Order: sequence, then structure tokens, then C-alpha cells
Amino acid sequence: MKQSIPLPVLERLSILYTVLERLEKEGRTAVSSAELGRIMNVTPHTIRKDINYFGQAGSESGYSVSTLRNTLEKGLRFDVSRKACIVGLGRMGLALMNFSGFKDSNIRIEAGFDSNINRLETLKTDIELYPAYEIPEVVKRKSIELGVITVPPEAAQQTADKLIQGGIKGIINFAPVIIQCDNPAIAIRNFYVLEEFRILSALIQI
Amino acid sequence: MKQSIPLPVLERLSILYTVLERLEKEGRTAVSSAELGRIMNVTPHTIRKDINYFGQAGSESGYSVSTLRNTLEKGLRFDVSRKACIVGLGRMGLALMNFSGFKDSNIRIEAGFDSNINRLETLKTDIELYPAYEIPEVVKRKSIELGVITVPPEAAQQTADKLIQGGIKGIINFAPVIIQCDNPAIAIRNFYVLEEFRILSALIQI
DNA sequence: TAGATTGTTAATCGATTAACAATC
DNA sequence: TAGATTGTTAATCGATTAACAATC
Repeated sequence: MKQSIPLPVLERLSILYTVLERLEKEGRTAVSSAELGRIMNVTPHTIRKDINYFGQAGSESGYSVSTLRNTLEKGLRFDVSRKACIVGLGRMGLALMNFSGFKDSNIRIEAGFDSNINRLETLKTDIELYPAYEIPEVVKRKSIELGVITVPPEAAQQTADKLIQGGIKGIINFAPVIIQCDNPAIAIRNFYVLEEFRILSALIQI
Repeated sequence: MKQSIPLPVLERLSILYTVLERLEKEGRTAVSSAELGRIMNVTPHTIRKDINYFGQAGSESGYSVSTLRNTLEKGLRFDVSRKACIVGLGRMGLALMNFSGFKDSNIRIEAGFDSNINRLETLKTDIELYPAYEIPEVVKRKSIELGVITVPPEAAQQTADKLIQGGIKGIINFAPVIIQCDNPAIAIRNFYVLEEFRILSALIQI
């Protein structure tokens, strides 16, 4: 039930979960695969196939919004709270640190790191801040599972190394660098800002 | 040669381009598909197959770094300069507006928009700022092709509508919302911050 | 009941990996 | 030459779409 879920499916299910959260907040109780498909811009087949990775979850009158949300929450373990940290407290790092979407999620930002100690002193935040060299120790001590890399490209690999040293389990990397990591159990997600613009640039030429 | 390139290939080629830029800066002149594969964590076959969407580009002694970079630049039109704008000047919007990676790229941030006029007045930047209701007019007048959405979720769809009204060609959406757009020629890329954490959360449970 | 909808198997489609001839 | 490497076709793998029986 775990790694058996293909990545594209996991990505869609994760978005589906957010959609269901919204529908629930709006007071909707039932929803069909057809409607979910329209909302998510995929075919109803895909919706049903994706959902069925968790076994039967609907009835002949569609899906119950709350039941389905619950099935996904349990199945994908979104009910488990995860500690995260952010390395590199430039504008992007700070933007993520203050991201309001974490509020009613199970992601807890437990620490921020920066190599510039002066910067650490001037920042005002409730989150504990540490110099970058303390990454392995702090990650280990606080059992932080997820790390975000928002440092300049030159520092990205060594930042990853320190996180891994501390026993990090997953990384979101914003630096325009391909992180090398020989431990396949560590999950890495990349977001390359400039690449996104370039991809659009290539896509839009009619 | 255009939409014939599958999206996964385009995404890899775009990263490959960045890798080649770095190699070129480091003074490297030649590189093999095997080495590029190691750097990018893909098989050499994939590297060669991807590159061959542009026809023959290497020789029996590997690829010339500068020639290959040039081939990709021409093929993917990275040599064309694109105007972009950012809607929603919160922390994330400002972080992107000041992103240093645009410096020696062909992406030009030409305008920033926010619905809060007071905020526009307090921001210090060289980039022209406008109230959100002027989006369609400004986008059209300045021929802005790419738009970034960093507004709260409630405002995301209407922001997209205004950008589209102005004739935008591509959108990068950071709001946790699935943008509805019936024009298939408009490319949309999404980055869902919380989703990324959730996907990691699901991936790391051994 | 009739219509709508799911779950699941089969068919299609597409992407990745493998294999290998050609070449310097 | 021998070794290394590409380009390209073929084989495999995986994901999406289609079809349809089962069910309320």
C-alpha cells in the first residue's frame, strides 16, 4: 500500500485531498468521479483508478466527501505530524517559513538555519534559529524529518549533506542544483524556479 | 519540433541546459552521455534519446558542451527574451521578484501587481507596480507573456482570468487552487507548497 | 425500474530502457 | 587498432484511457 503507489498517482491524490478539504469546508457531502475529474482536469477514469489504490471507497451514488478525505488521510498518512526545517533564510526561505498554509496542516516548521550569524540575530520569528553548522546536531536532536533547501547554488550540496548527516528523511530543494544522494530511502523533490519559466517559454511558442 | 517534444523530455532538457551552463562556466569543453547521466541521475540512454529530439548533436567522442548548449538554446527557444509579471506581492511574490537567477537569463520581470494599493506605495523596487485591476490593460500594453500567481487561494482564479484577458501565454501558479482555463494554448505550471510536503510525508514512511 | 455511478479488467498509448551497428 | 561513444531501432515497462458488469 506504500511505495506501491506510483508517483504520478501520489501527486494527484495529494491534490485531490486538498480539493476534498475545500469541498468539505463548503459543506458538500457527496461528489462523483465525474465532478472531481472536471475540477482536477483529468478523466473520471483516472480519479476512480487513483482512489482504488485504497480499495473500495465509493458507492453507486458517488463518494462521500468526508469519508473519502478520511480514507486518503489514513492511506497517505497525512494524519501523522511531521517536523520540518528550512535552511537558507533569504527571501525565499523566509517566505516559506511564514507560509500560512502550514497553519492547519500537520507540517511543523521547527527550525531555521542560516550560515550568516548576523542575519539570525536580526530576524524576528517565533521559530528557533541556528547557524548552519549546527544542522546535523539539531536535526538529530529534534527528530526533524523534512528539510527545505533555499540556499545559494554553491551551498546546496553541502547543505543536503548536513541534513542527511542529521538523519533527514525528505528534502525539498529550491537551489538550481541536482542534489546527489546515494541513499534511495531519502526522498527529494526539486523546484527549479528559472526552469519553470524556461519550460513555459518552450511550451508557449505556437 | 515544438509540441512534438513530450513534457518529461522538455523538463529534463531544461535542467540539462542549466547543467551545461555550469559545465561551460567551469571550463569544460566535452562531456559524455554517461557523465551527464550521472550528474542528472538518469540513464545515459535517456540523455541520448532526449538530445536526439534535435537530431544529431554529438560525435563518437561525446558532446561538445558549448555546441550542445547552443543546440538546446536554439531548439527550445531559450534565446528568446520573455516578459513576465508577478501578481500578489506578499513574501512569496517579492521573493520571486527579487530572485537573482533571472539576472543572466532571458526572463524579464516587467511588472508587479497587488490588490492592496497601500502596499504598492510602501514597496521599494525598480520594477513597475500596478493595482490588480489594471492587469488586463498592462499585460496587453506591455506584451507580457508569462504571469506568476502568488495571491491567496480565493483570488487565484480571478487573477488567472485577468491575466488571460490580457493575453497571457503561460502561468506559474503558486496558489493551492486548480486553475480553470478553457484555452489549451495557455500553458499552466503549478507549484503547490503544502502538497510537496505532503508528498514527501507519504514517500518517507518506510 | 431506469439512470447514474463505481470498481475492475482489458486495450491503448507513451515513455524508458536495452541492444547494437556505425564511427572516430 | 581497440576502446569508447553516439544514434536509432526494438523491447520492456508503466500509466492512462476505454469498456462494461455490478449495484443502488
